[in-house]
Amino acid sequence: MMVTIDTRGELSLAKIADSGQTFRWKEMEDGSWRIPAFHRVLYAREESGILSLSCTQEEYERIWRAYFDMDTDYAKICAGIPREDAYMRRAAEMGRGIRILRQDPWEMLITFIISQRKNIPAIKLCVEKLCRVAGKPLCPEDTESGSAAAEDKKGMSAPVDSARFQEPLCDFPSPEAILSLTCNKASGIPEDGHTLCAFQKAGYSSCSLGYRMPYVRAAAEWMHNLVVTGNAAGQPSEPDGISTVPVQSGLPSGTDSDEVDEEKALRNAIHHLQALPDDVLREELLGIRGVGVKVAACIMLFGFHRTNAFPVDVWMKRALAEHYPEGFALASYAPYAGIMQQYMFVEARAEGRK
DNA sequence: ACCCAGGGCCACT
DNA sequence: AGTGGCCATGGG
Repeated sequence: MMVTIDTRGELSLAKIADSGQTFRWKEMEDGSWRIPAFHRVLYAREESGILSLSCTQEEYERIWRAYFDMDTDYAKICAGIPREDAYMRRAAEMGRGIRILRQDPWEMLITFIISQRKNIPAIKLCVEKLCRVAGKPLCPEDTESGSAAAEDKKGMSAPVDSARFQEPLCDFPSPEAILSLTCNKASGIPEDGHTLCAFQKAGYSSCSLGYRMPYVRAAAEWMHNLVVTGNAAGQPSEPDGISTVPVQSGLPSGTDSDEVDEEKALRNAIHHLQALPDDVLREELLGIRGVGVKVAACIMLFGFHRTNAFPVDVWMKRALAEHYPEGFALASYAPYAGIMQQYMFVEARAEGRK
């Protein structure tokens, strides 16, 4: 099963992977990208403008078409950059092929809480560790992916990543799975060798989350509460009949049907958030402990596809100071400021690497 | 050893 | 409303 799409140069897997919006993509030995998302694994390859995806046409239409944001015309958006803004036009040209993926909002919430004060390799390791400890195995070798998984199993060529990175691929954990996590080190419990926390049982010394551990937990509690009540924490329930899936109990009892119900309830809660206008959604996110202005903007942009959200991190601060010393006219790029931000971010990091 | 990383919280003005 | 110290971990 394979789907091929002519991207006309408007999609670059390598550039997307390097754009700091996704942290779980992995380039395989044969040049394909292993993409875990939405409880499955996709292998994607791109050669001379042709994108090949290891899925059926039906799965492409149902999942990956939206994931890759195929129905947004990036060339048209870039054509709207003011002609006098030479820097942005150049950044957009260099960044041609970058797209804003429509990733799972829940995964973006946790991932960008983790991201604070970490560099990108450290974020990748931390997220992967979290998935390995709390997520369910995804079994990529069972997918119809061809040579990539087979070659990965053999593992004959020199591994670029640590041995941990080669271990079985796992799904991003559910809110309930994260709530059930314990970490001795983050809790200040000394390692006595026999009371092992979830991470130690998996062979890690700690969760690597550091001071972010309570933030991740708070976010999982927030999301779990949203899933159970069908509404955001602290908000009165809506009288106007936004449909919510009733959940019998907040405690996961572990049966398969409960997990299916949880998944449905999570989808429903996320659907509720997706319906909120930008400013309301932003305030909701800012109410979560560990989510500030920048992380909220990342969740908005990468999780909720609010293309006008404009995350400013240390790279962006440098780029803005250097190229827009008189100030950045954010409003003149609406409603695509976030896409411009992505071009600037990639450009700034490329400059910094030299 | 040192500095930095897709920051946020809190106490202080 | 704005500012500075502090937070824990891993990479270069």
